[in-house]
Amino acid sequence: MRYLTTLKYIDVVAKEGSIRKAADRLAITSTALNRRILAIEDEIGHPLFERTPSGVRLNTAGELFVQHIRSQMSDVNRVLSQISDLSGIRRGHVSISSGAQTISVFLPKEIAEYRKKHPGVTFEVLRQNSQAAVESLINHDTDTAIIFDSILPSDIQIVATVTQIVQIIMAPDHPLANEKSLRLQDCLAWPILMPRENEGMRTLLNVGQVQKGTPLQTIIEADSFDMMANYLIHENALGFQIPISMSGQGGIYSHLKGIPIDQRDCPSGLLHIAQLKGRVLPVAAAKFQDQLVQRLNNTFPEDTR
Amino acid sequence: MRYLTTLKYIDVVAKEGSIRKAADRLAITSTALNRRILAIEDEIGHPLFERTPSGVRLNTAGELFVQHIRSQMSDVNRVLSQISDLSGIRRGHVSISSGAQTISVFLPKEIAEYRKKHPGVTFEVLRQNSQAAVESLINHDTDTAIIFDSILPSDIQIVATVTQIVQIIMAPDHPLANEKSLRLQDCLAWPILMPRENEGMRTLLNVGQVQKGTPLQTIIEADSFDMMANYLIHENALGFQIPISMSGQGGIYSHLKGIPIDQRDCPSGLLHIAQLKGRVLPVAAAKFQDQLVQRLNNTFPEDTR
DNA sequence: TAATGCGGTGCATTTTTTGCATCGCAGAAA
DNA sequence: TTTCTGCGATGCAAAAAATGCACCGCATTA
Repeated sequence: MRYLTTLKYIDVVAKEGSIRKAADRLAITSTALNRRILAIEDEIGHPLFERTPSGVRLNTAGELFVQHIRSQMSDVNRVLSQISDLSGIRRGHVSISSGAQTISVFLPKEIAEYRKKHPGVTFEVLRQNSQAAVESLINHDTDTAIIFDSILPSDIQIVATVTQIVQIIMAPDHPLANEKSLRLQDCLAWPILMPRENEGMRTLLNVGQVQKGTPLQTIIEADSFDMMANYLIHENALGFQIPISMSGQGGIYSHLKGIPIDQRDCPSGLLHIAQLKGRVLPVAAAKFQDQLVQRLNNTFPEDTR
Repeated sequence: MRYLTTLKYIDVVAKEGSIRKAADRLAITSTALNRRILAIEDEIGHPLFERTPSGVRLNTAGELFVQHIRSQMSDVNRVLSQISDLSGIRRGHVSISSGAQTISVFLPKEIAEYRKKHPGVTFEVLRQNSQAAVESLINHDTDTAIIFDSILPSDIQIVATVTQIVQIIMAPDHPLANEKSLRLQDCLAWPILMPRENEGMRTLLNVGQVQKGTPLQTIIEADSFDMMANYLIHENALGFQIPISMSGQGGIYSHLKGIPIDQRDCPSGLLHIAQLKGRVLPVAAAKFQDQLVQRLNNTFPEDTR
């Protein structure tokens, strides 16, 4: 959209932190860009950028304005996609923030299913921790997010939530593989693969470890659940995963056994579908989010609701 | 804002229903305007207007786009006023839809009080029936609305509600002036001033009249409550009003006596403060709305909450 | 102290927008 | 029926705006 170019330019300058760099990326001269910015600042009657020797930085007014710009641009896209819909073609683009837990098995299946119905829709998937996911939602970089066990700020709207009991995963011939439920102390004798970083599942596990003082023999810490899962084929170790990651057929998890941890040792986590509060999602994104919500609610029905 | 001119133009064309008329109002040639529209239609890849021999009319895509335009423009204004706020001056503009019941006494007092605190804020008050008020909110023509006893569509958000018992008003020397409460049958002997049109208070009164079959002697129907109030000085007739209209000191109502109708004869009505759902109001409008809500809740506290 | 990289500015050039005259078309009026 | 009026669209020249180039002043860095 032509009339949004100046806004787009400002957004890029804000992100680059320098007019010259932004101009470079936008394939125009820094002069032209600089003057556009001066012009709009003049029009607003208030500077948007703070000039530093090494570039520019948004001031408070700029933050407000850029926030507004991003919301406008994503709203334009929504309207345009609605208008395209009128011509009969269902086109669109869906951008998703996802944690490591769901990105590998759950999401591909859902996206494939959605694209069977609407082949014109394209997808973009970002693997992000919860904090980055929240930022992406706020910046309109992503439309919807799947976030595991985090406290979300008030400008994020939780669309759906399901409970996920942490499972201990292992090779199917593992001595523990036939138990119905496991306590942490059962794991003391085995090497442990532990998720990295202090968030999501790791936090849940820490609660158990600290409370019970159970010194697990962690042999590998990794931020890739797939890596850990593949490792379990080669050594009789134990890993952790949540049910949603195990649900798909095919892939590494179908060769592994998952057994829930006793609730006394490790609290269960909450998996959220979330979006930016007050934002109207583009048709495609809204429909896909609906599908996710329905799938979650059907796969993990809750009695306690 | 320069970059919004095209959008503004489209909005005007949509409202005028003709490019030439719109061009006239915008003080440009129809050619220029026409080409701007063709250009943006081309960019969107879909026409926004239907061409008729007598002008142009929005098609479905156009409706979507214009709706988006209006929301964008009001959002820009909000951001700009927020930015002005940063410079220390509290400026802004508040636009209000009000029914006939509250416009005359209640609103002036509230606006005056608000302007004592923020002299930079300007106001615009539209006297509208509930349907027009809802339309104004949806079109972003007004920020907030005071609506009496109407069922509101789901895209309107009710911010506050108070109950208003309809009162019978009369000159202070009227024979009925010392009653604590009146039934409709007490009024049969007196000439009646009846609010016009089928909405708000009139609907409430109709319920009573129809249910009881009480044939009131209506001598004047008017849509101005002030006119009716002033009439009561000259003839010993009876009129109707709700408490909020009587609450101010000074003015015609302080020379009149108001006595509530018995609830068995006439249901009490609901007075709503409402805004467009999901809309973030400009600072000034939001603050003024807050003041209204607080005033209502303090003046008419409800036990049944 | 020289060099580098930043945002800002004067001026010529290019691109875009505007206005004028005019066309074709479809209802309204004669 | 024909004429007339008012509508949106278009070719072309003039006006306005945006751009690119060369260059300035300034602060940080090597």
